[in-house]
Amino acid sequence: MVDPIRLKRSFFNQSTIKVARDLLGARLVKVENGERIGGLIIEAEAYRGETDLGCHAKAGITPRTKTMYGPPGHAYVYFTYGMHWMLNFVTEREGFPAAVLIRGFFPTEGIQVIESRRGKQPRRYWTDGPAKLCQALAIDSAFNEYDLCAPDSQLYVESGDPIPENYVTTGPRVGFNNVPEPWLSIPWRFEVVPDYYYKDADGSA
DNA sequence: AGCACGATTAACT
DNA sequence: GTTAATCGTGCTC
Repeated sequence: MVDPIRLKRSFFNQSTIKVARDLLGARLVKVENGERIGGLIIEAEAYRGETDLGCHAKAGITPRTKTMYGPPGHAYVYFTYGMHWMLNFVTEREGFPAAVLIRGFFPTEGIQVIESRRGKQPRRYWTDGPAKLCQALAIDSAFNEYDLCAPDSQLYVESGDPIPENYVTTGPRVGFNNVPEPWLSIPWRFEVVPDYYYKDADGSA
């Protein structure tokens, strides 16, 4: 276990697919009033370019998508289904729209805060979805375009123990309704096997 | 100005 | 397995 290092902009300025894969096992941290809240990333998806018809950037630059065209290492936060926020990290060079959707993490810090926001559900289900983890971390539009790599950033990612290849599953991105092939099935979803961190069915360990 | 739909979730049958 | 909740976004008229 090496000492954690905050991921730099150069990490996010790589192939979106590689960033999504390598974010598994990394530590997502939000600081609230000096307290660290977060955990280890267990699921992520890559969205890459205007040609990716599953990516919002298929519409080109719009008020919503302009964040993805900005520099890497910033948050892209958007609202959907009339009630849910989604957290993404902008990747690749400025001018090229791409991002990684964070779909789940295993809580390790700020458990009491997370429980106060997600405690109606069993622990196993506190942060196992993209909208759930935004609830747990109280992330909303205020964090759109937020710089994860600024020296004083209160939302960032730290390096973690890498996940061995045999504990990672890949597959199609989820939640699409009207997305054509090959984008519907392209395996740009990465997930750590369910029992890698969670030891009990209810997530208590 | 109006419309269809969504990178989801929780509560039902 | 099915469905309501709930509103910003992007597209069409």
